[in-house]
Amino acid sequence: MTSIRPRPATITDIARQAGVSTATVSYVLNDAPAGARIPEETRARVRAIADELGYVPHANARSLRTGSRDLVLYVHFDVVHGPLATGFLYEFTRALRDLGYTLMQYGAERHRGVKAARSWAALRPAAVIAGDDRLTPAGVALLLKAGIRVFGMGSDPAAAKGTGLSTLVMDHRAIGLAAGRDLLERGYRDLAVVVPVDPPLRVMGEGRLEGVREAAAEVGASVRVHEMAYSPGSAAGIVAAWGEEGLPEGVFGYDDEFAGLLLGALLDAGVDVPGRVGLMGADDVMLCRMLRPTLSSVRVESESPEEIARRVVESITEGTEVHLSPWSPVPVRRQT
Amino acid sequence: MTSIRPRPATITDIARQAGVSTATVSYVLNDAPAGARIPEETRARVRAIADELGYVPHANARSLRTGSRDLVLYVHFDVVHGPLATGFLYEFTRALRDLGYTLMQYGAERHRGVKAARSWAALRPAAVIAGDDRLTPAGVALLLKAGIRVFGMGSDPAAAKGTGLSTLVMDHRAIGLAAGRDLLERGYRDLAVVVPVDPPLRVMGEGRLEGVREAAAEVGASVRVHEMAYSPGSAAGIVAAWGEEGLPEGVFGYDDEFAGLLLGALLDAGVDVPGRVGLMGADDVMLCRMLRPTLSSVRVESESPEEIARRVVESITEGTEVHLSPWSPVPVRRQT
DNA sequence: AGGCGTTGGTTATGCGATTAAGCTAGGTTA
DNA sequence: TAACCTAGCTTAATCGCATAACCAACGCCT
Repeated sequence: MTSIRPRPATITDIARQAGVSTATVSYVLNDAPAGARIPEETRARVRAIADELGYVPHANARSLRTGSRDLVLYVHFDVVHGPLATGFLYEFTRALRDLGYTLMQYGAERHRGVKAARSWAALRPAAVIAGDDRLTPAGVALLLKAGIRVFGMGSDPAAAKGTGLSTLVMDHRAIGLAAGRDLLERGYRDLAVVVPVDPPLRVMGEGRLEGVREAAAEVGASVRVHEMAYSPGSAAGIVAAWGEEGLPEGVFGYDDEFAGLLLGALLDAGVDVPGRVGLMGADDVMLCRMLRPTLSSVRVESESPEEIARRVVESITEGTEVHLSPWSPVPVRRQT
Repeated sequence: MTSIRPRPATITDIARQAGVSTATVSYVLNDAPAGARIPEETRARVRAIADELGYVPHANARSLRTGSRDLVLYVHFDVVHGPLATGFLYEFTRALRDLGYTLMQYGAERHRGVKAARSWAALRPAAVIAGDDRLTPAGVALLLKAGIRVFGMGSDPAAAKGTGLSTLVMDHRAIGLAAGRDLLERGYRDLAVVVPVDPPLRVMGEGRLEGVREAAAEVGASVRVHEMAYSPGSAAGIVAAWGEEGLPEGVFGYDDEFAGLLLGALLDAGVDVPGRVGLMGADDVMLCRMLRPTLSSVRVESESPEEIARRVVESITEGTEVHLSPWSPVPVRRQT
């Protein structure tokens, strides 16, 4: 238990011990073609020493020398991810890795705009994927100027077109549309939609609302809107309001969790679900299958993460702007 | 829309444009004390050019030169995190940042043991925090040899003591103990405990089971054990088995999600919960408050993330082994 | 004997930054 | 007038690694 802090071994250490130059060590350890002219005997000796010292190449030093960038930075929303997003992220990480890139997640950034952009740019990633709540035009410009591709999650692809900002978004309007149509098919004409108050979620909620409105317009149904916080109390408040103004026939609860809270509040109020009120969530997480009565949902299926990774990498290598929206909504009816 | 891939500006670029040496630029941009001898006029010129070029220092180059390491690597379990873990991670990230460290999350590592350790070590982090399912003694040894502190999540602190491996664990035995005692206080003497089959979860499940057994032994109650997958079908299977062998009085469902699935299956089978069977989860996530009937739970409260960050940093700077178990269980009874 | 090819390496350079140690021109002091 | 400051820089080394270019020694051929 020596108290001297160990320093990682370097090729210089290996070279010294093996009695060769650092160049030779580098050639051997990288199986470099030029190193074909190093006899097996020397190679073995170098490798043995590297092994003994526990040598691991210094990724930063290497990429500084070669100028290569293989880091993709994923900056978390300031919102706790659902299992859907987390699962996608895992597979996406794997897919990127197979293409030679390393995806790192960076959470809870305190800054936004130029300040945040500077802290990301310091890491010299090949690309940054961040929520649009973290991005400002000036921040995006800074990153692009440094040759870093930027993907906005939640940014409007139409608005981004031509600015250099790429997008990787979920089409919330389409989700709302699918949910709305499903409720309308069940015969409901008096709909209610919940929109989260929490800022990062609100934007998505408004997109989903827009989709429901579009569906309702097709058949001339009405849509009420309620703001809701992610808490049982807020759900109870909305149900209480419905007590005053009359219950809606069909409710789209933004996602499964908000819908789940509404379900609890409805049951507490003695409302028959789905007999009196049909309730629909979105994301189709395991949660839906726990609730009794069950919850209908809109499952969001994503294109293969491999395909998305491929297109992101293409954008990096070509330096081009791409707009990806790899999720498509599939209604899952569990209520009759 | 030039198609030339832009390269980030360097201090050399700035120096050239400002007509000074790179040393001067470095002094100016770092407000170095030795740079006190650079007149405001020159400083302003350098800063203006840096700004115009969108200069951002190259973190890797800097840390290569200074030898400093400020990266803390958090390697995800191969399991989707619950909101509890995610929320903790956010605050922990912030706290570490305030202490000058950057926490990066790295997910879906395909390797384990030495192979994984090598890929982490290449990044020259100050510390690695990883699930014990990713760590082997050889891998830990490699990291320690490179001066990288290693924190095992889930590793047994008693076994780790003296090996150099630090631990950051949840005391699952204590959670089981709290759950068991709560159920026993309600008068139940015939208990059932669910253990997840999924390998990373199984270990935690067994720890929780041990705690329940300890509580049961105190009063001479019986404990049945059931393996369960995270699926409605598996839950239904267990409830069906109870149909054969008789219902238990109290059930500890490992966590809220497994307990939620069990609740659904019990209701489907027409079992009165909590009248006939008392059910308890753990983690006290929002889910508990959606379910009807409600679920009792064991909330796991963590010490302030700031305090944990402080102790992790202390371990890094001192090079010492620490054992942290900053979560304590608090039963939350929602069933009567 | 001189030229050539091959083997088995070495030397030198640079990636972007930091930083200790100089160096020069002008002014001040003895 | 020589010695000494001081301001305002610059030079050069270095971190760990990759890689193009070079070179010494040897054997072989002509």
